[in-house]
Amino acid sequence: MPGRTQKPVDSSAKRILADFKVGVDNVIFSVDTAQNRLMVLLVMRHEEPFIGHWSLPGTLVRQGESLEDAAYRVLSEKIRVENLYLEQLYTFGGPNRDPREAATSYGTRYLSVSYFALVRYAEAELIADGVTGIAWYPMNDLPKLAFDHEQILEYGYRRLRNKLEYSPVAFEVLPEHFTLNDLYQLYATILGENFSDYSNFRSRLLKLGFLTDTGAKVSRGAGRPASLYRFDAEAFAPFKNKPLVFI
Amino acid sequence: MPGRTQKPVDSSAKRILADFKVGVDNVIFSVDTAQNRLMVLLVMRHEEPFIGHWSLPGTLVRQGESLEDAAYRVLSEKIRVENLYLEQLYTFGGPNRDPREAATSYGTRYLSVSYFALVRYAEAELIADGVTGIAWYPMNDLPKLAFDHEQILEYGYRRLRNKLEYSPVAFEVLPEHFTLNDLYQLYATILGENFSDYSNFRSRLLKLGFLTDTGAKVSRGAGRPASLYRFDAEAFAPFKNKPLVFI
DNA sequence: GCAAAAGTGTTCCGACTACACCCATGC
DNA sequence: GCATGGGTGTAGTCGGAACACTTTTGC
Repeated sequence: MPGRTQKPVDSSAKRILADFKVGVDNVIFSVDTAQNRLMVLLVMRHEEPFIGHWSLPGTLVRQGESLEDAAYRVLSEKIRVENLYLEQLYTFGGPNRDPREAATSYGTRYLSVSYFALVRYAEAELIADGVTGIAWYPMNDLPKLAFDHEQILEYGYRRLRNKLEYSPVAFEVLPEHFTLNDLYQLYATILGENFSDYSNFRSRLLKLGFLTDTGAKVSRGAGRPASLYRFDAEAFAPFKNKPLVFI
Repeated sequence: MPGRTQKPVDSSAKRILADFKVGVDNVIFSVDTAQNRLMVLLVMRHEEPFIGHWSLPGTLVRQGESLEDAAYRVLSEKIRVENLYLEQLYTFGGPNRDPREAATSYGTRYLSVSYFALVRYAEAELIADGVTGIAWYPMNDLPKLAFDHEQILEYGYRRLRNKLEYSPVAFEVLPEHFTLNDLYQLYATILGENFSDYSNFRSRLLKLGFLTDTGAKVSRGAGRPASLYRFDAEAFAPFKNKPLVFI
């Protein structure tokens, strides 16, 4: 989104307002903790345009429905999840981004408001309705997508990484109690292996004081059992809006 | 934009799609360097709804016009500027945010895509068309605004401060050649007086190496003349996407 | 000379890096 | 015991904060 200098304006131009339908497209991320892979939810299109292509799950906004409600509706039609994080991403609205416009030249425009979500992989039960193809794809092995969805996904991925660095989204997606290693793995799979040394990550986070040791331990195979921690939202409050708390 | 848990879905509900008109509202900032004040451009409304109220300059999107084009059009109708920075902010689209909807219940919805701009105050010549009231208001002394424009403005203000910290927007708005004090004042008026010590700000930025001394000096009243610097976009390249370069 | 503004240097201290090392468990 | 993963400690280094100091101008 660079700056640019001003365009001349043709003030005598057509002044007819465009009519819009508004769509909502969701970039839904999840982390497969078993295999340490970042996943994104895709659905197979069964209608024109782009029939047979994978796309981001989306819908058109209905009467009386807010944008955010529409975003939640798409989610709840595709997966059953308890915990999630959702926020608006960006609005793509140039003419001719949707082939349905071309058919009816200067008819209805299709505008897409994209949302970005992060859900718990283990809990996210896909709703297979028998007809719709729907699947988690690992971010490093994606199919071709419909419309401009590759661009939207790229945008969402960037946002995810940023969010992770300076806001506590991770805890929306971790279970209530988690080990510091769980937290570390989550960061590592999203940001890449070499974002930080494990023991430094540990001490930095513990020093901040918004992770409380529950006292409980959990043993995973061999090795010393790990302490289970809990995110303390109140203790985190002073860090809101402070940049780069987590990295 | 916090996370929340899922809503139940009434799948038998009305499935009629909403029809939209799409508006673009601009949050246009500028810095009055003479008085060190952050300014925002407002226009007086001469039509219902909210007649007689100040509002952000906006327009409805026309046929064949992209969102960004519409944003540029609003700008160019209100001010004549050479240099500016523009980027999309957020899309507000709940039902009932515009009183025009209520009149025609379940008729056309009004959705607002907001854009955020930063322009040079000295060069920004307001286009007084004799009818429309249009004025720069200092951010610390604002009138009541129409619609949900206070919310949009607040959002834009937050984005401005963030942008300033990790991207070189400042140089889009400074003249080609500027003193380090000019740069410092710009940061100080937007971020608040106590964001950094002047001499530390100096040495930090100079060490980064993307400000080149042009050799020319400029004298402003008493005191030692200041060197004029130039922003070197190429030398800045490695810092792109690196957070917190400027603070 | 003196005030004012620009520009340089120095000291202190906290934070981050990169490790080495100790601890508790399964087998 | 020993491999495995959890957890603690430390020496070195870098960079920012605070502030003293020098330089160059106008008057």
